[in-house]
Amino acid sequence: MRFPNMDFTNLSPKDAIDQQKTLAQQISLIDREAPVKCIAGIDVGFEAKGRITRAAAALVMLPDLHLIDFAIARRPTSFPYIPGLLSFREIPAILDALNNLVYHPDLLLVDGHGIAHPRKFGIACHLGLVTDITSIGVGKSRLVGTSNPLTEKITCTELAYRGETIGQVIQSKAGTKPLYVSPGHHISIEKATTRVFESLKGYRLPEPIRWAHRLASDPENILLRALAKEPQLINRPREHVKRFDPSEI
DNA sequence: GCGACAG
DNA sequence: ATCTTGTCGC
Repeated sequence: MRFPNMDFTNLSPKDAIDQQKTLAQQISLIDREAPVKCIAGIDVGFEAKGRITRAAAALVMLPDLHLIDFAIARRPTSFPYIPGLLSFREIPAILDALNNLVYHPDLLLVDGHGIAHPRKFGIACHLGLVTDITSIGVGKSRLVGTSNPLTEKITCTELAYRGETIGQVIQSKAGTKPLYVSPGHHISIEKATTRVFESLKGYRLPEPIRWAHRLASDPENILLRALAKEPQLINRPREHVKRFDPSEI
């Protein structure tokens, strides 16, 4: 599948907020019946003092969560970091990365929030809507909402905002900071939490996101080159390894 | 007006 | 997010 190329260079923060308000109405929290086998982890990192945005997509297969495909993409950073407008900064590069994948994911696990957002339209919602792939937001810290403290017995609790439940706060691993799970698109809060729990493998972050995180924050392409040599990985993204050429700007 | 504020 | 070595704790 081919995902659209996007660019928010000339979009003002005000217009970005207007778009979120409009697009948020198209988000569905109804679970899709389609079976989920391939889960893609999505994350973004930065190079050259933030001038270059580097997105990574790592695809794992259930139920073993083994890596089967991956891709990265780099492009000039074209939107500032503004809390609440993260998707406009990271989505363009993410779509490039998704276009470099060999397989089509059934589900997207995004590093960042879904509806646990001021306008219920975090990056997971935006990405899910643009790709029409079921998506879940997995935040490492809180953007909005309140919740009761987690304990040894309580490993999951509601995240509330403006009188409604917008997600769940979960203890993905003992002794670590909790994770904030919220629906992106085509999934309920309950199912989203279940999906995140079944994507864990002993670490704080879900396996798909762990891989994506390592690939996105690997400026020297150490891991990338190592993976390119793995015969188990059918995908050989050699062309994806080439460094971004500044002269192409 | 004063804080809070994903990555 | 990124810049960065050692270091406190399970």
